[in-house]
Amino acid sequence: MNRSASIKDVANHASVAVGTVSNVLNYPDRVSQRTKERVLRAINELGFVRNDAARQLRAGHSRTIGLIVLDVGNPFFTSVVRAAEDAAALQGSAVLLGDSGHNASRESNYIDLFQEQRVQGLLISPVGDVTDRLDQLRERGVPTVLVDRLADESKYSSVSVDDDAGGYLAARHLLDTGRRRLAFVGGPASIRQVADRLQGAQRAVQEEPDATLEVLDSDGQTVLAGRSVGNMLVERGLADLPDGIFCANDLLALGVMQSLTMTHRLRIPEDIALIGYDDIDFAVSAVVPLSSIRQPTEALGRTAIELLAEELDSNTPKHRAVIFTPELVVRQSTAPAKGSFAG
Amino acid sequence: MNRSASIKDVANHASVAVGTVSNVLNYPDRVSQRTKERVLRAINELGFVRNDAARQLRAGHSRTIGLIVLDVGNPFFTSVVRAAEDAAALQGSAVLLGDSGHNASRESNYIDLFQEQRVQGLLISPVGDVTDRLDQLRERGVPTVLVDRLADESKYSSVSVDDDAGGYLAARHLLDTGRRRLAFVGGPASIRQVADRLQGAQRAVQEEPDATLEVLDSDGQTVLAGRSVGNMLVERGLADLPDGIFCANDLLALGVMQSLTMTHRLRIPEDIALIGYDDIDFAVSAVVPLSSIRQPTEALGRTAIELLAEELDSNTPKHRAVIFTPELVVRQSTAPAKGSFAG
DNA sequence: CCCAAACTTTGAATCGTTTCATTGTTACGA
DNA sequence: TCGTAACAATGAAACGATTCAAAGTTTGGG
Repeated sequence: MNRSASIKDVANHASVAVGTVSNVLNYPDRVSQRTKERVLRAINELGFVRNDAARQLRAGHSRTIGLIVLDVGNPFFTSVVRAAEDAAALQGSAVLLGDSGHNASRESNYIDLFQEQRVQGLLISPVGDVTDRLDQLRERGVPTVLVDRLADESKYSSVSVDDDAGGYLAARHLLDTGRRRLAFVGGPASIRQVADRLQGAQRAVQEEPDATLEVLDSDGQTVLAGRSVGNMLVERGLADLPDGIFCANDLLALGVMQSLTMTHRLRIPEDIALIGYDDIDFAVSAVVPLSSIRQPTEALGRTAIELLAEELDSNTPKHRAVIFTPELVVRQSTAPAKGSFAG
Repeated sequence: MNRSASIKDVANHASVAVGTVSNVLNYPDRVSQRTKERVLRAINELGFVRNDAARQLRAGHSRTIGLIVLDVGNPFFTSVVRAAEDAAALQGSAVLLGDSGHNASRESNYIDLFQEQRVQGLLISPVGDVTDRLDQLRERGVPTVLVDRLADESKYSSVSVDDDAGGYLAARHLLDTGRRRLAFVGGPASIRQVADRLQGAQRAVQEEPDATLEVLDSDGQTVLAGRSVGNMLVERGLADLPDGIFCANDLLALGVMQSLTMTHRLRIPEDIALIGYDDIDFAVSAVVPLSSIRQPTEALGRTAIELLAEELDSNTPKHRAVIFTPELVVRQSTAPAKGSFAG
């Protein structure tokens, strides 16, 4: 329960001034070898650890960056977080992580907390309408970078992924491997991501005169929802089946796969090709390894930190919106139908 | 880029003393209604936000708790973290989260960081041998609670889950539903959790004179590892199959399920019953919904915070080791074999 | 109208670090 | 030996909040 040693204790113990101890810690070159050794010995003997609160107070700001995500349990964000932490560590900052859980009031609490902590900047995947709060922060010199959301470049920097391009990639791949009767399976079209992926897919299909794209609405984005879409498809009649299915996420795709292969004895990829989105861990270990679209989550996290650093360095209020293109991951579930390879 | 308002600015703006502003914030009852209103108006007009570094410096400690986990991507820890955050919020503390990623040096960095932040206490799932560091922290009045690891009660409090009991539960359930030729599938026996779960299973099997338990080593704890164990089993001969399989985690179980049902056309639960461990999200949406053992992660997180609070309140160095018992979750994969229900 | 008790308000001191103008020391060429 | 440039060390001031003894004000009984 002893109060821990302060820089003053170290100074006394080493018979030097406090300023010298501070110099040993921050500008070792300004201090003579002899003195440095004496001070370091004292630090060790007393087990001195810097008090960050005092540093911060003096500096006027912390060396932390706030990061608020929608759901830490979601592998997409987990990966973004990890990349952001690593990138921040490289430039000597730590990341304070907040999980809003899609809840506007939790989000608001975290903004309050981070503001009290005087974070250098904020990365956020917003839930509610926080533009007022963010504007206010910006006025006080706390820049914000939006994550996984495209922002008005005149106001914020942002990093996001081009879902339209992802949708195009997926559909184009089905077409390239010889499929022509495509289906898109996606949750409520009101979700921007879903709508964009569909739009990209439509763009690809329009490039092939003989190709069609049917849209199947799913009830959510879960394995179970995918399974019921699969069942519905088969019950409708085998003659009427698509030969390539693109699901708006991997969980849906896994559900469709379960339904088609287990319950209905269809073969993937021979009878129907299947591709998902997100490339979750389970995609590779599905019964038939699932092709998917991988989002560059590491690049998102890293770039978000870099954009923030740019804003901190320059004093001109210049923002950038960086948009990443996702990547096609080919696995067995979309292997070419024999003899009809169009590549 | 304006320096943000300080309590002194607020005091000037409201024409009161700084102490009064502080009282408005911390002891509103001590201040008259009129003054309070004036101060609150000033706070609003200036957009004043408390500087936490200054509070902390004065208080001598922060209102944060450090939490270091082995892997935030692991749903087990994600859930523990969330529960800990909620419990901490209730008592007015925030949680600083660190992900060691099973890496001793990252772990050590986080301990350093948290020490500089003067966290009130530390919750940790240790990777390396950190007992020296933790002892040192304790001497300085920073208590530690070990998470998911049983600790010497004379030194630390801890929260953990009884894996032996979990293994017993799983095996007992297979026996109760009429199975007698059991198999245990588990990664390297050097992992404590695996060894304990096996031991519990053996205990259950010994209660039934006519039951046997065979141990199958798996190469890791993944879906793929499970699949190859499944293949191996079948190739060995159908006559020689177990009628109940207990896997040391759900991923293994899902792999075994894939192998048995897809590749070898065996029926679960009719031909073989299957139970996993951890109750991950995927267990419920497997082709055959998977029975499993659920660990009380919320209770772990909440209790860890409570134990820490106990240590902070009392000044006597009294520790407690709380051990939770996991819970059986019955799904279709272990439905009773017809006519042989032993219940 | 006075006095004491209860209630408000004040502002200097404090927490631990960094900064920086000042002072002290050393080395070396003239 | 002196002067000065380069290098080292010093310690008071500042950061912003909280605390608390002291001073100021109000209230109500006598």
